[in-house]
Amino acid sequence: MTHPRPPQPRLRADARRNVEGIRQAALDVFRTSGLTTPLDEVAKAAGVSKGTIYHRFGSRRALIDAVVDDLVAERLRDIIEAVEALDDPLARFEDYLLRMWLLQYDEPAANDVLTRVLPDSVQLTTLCDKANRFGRRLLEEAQAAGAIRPDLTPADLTYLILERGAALRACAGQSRADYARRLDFLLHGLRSWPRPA
Amino acid sequence: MTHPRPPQPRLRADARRNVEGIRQAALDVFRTSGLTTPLDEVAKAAGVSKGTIYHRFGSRRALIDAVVDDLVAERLRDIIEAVEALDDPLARFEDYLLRMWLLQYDEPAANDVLTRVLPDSVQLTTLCDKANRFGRRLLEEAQAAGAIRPDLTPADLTYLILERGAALRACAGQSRADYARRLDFLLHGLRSWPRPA
DNA sequence: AGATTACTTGACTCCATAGTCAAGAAATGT
DNA sequence: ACATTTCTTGACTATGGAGTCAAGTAATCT
Repeated sequence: MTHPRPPQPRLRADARRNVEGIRQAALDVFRTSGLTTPLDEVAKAAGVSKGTIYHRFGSRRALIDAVVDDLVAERLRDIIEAVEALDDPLARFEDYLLRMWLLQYDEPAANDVLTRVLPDSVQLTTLCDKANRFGRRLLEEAQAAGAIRPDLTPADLTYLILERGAALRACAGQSRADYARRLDFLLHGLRSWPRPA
Repeated sequence: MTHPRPPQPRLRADARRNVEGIRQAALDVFRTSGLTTPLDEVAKAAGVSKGTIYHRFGSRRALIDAVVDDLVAERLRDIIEAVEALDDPLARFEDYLLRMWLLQYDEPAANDVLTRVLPDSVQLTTLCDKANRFGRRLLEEAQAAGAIRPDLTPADLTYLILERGAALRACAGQSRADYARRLDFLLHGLRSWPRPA
């Protein structure tokens, strides 16, 4: 509850160093272990005490907000960009889902964001909404083209992502290849009915 | 670490009453809230102190073992029986999966058992293995009949159950109807390729 | 260099849950 | 009805993580 950083015109040198160090440490630690990692580990990685994190950032949530963009936003942008480059509505929709699901596998932190395993924050909500809206558009288009089952709803799409996150957290050990193979089953189930691969 | 009950020839009257009361309370509490509910709640429901539970049963795991059969075994037997009554291999396989998935929705405790969210115990392991073996048999038969994708492995089948458990725990609010509708997507994805409903 | 102010620290509180145990309560045997 | 034995209790310890704060340390200003 000290200074969440807006009023101070300039931090002292050591404080500036620490803010940066903590950000980097948080990036590292969260990237590899997800957003639920205890702050003590971030502190240790930054060579700083837990108290310092709280003084510099104010709360766990604020620290997450400070790194979530670097952690996830770019990945989402990449996905959107890659998908936009495709033409076929079915390919666009399936590629989108597949890339999201693989992102969830590859980056525990991204998974935590997409599945909201954490105190809500404006940043996070904005990110999720953005991805959601994009996905819904793709869904509509694929359905309009008759490629995806018409009874698949936008809410179902959200669930497909949420569930994957929970599934991943629960079944940790699976290889990426197995994981991807299983995703294929899921995609098949969403296609409009008789249609060659 | 007192007496896990085998040596004593006969408990005192109040102890016998309590054992039964605790079992009933555990059944109730676990049934509605899953096997991860704190033992204090079972104690409260039984009108007994937590210490008594430990004295009578020895550990959390032992208490679970003492009720898991009543909690789950019969449901599994029902499923197996209902499925055995069917003829078509595809119908058998899909009915089995669907019933398992709905059991997971209907009974949090059964879900906890099937997904092993708890200290391993012989009882539990036995139950899971039994269901697993049955499912694998159905899978083989459905694949032999050409009704289910040949690249679906027994391990995949296990994952389908495990994942559903995690998904359920994570996405609590969904209605049974929505849940069932989504299961249909999953089933579709497992079918051998061009085949009418 | 000394005074001032900003910053850091780690020991502390708080919460929730598993599991334990000495002391008191209650059933049983005679 | 009392001695004996069994049982119950609730306060206690332990664990692990979030968040706080008084006291000590170090940058900065003059």
